[in-house]
Amino acid sequence: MKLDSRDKQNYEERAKVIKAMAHPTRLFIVDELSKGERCVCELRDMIGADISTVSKHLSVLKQAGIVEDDKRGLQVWYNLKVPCILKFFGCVEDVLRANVQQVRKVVRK
Amino acid sequence: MKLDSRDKQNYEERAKVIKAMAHPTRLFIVDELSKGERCVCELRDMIGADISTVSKHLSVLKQAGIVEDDKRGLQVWYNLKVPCILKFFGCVEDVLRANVQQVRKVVRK
DNA sequence: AAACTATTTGGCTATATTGCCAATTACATA
DNA sequence: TATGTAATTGGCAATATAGCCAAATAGTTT
Repeated sequence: MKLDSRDKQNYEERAKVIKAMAHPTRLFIVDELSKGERCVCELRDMIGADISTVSKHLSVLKQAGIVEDDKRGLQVWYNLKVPCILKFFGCVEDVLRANVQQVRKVVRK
Repeated sequence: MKLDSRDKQNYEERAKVIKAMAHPTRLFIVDELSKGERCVCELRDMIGADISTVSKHLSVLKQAGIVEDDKRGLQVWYNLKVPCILKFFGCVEDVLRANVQQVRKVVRK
């Protein structure tokens, strides 16, 4: 089956969502938000990067539709909008475990 | 909870796996391999890119531990090593559907 | 209104990714 | 051995991403 331009567009949309998850800091943010609402300054303290950096990561996740924000007073609170994204982690762990096994096998040879 | 260097390393490893999925062509490849083994030339015909480009995408997926290869004669056959990766798609579709709803809501305002 | 705080945005540099072409490698067959 | 085919690798230019600083924005408090 050949990849036509409609399929291509669909894969591009999906890739955009996955790309938003493809960064260690953003994975941490998603993990942290799974425990509950967090404001930008809380996340900045945990991550230890410039607040502008954290804000931009949050903006990437928001653009992708993974988180949503809620401004209350001076602070902006972020929430996980699509908790199913957490299922990623389970499979990613499986992949990593399989990789470790693979390395062991190669070393034994 | 502060992000220490051990956590950081863990998130980096996970991000590497997700990053390997974060490209439209590689998503297509994973989708296609979920139906069964494919050789590089088959994928090249479907994708319509230079074979070196396809080969490099496959190498990214292989490095991440998502696919495995099997050389038989002149051809190299690729297989999906971790089928759970397909679960990504369901959630990604959910995100995309939610995004469409969101756009409708905003337009209505 | 002035000063302060939380966050976002713009701009910049450094680094990573992509995709093509050309060259190389590996295997098959005449 | 010479020729051909499938795939990988190296190299390059174009583009995208990341993270910091500085500046702008939005809301709060004095």
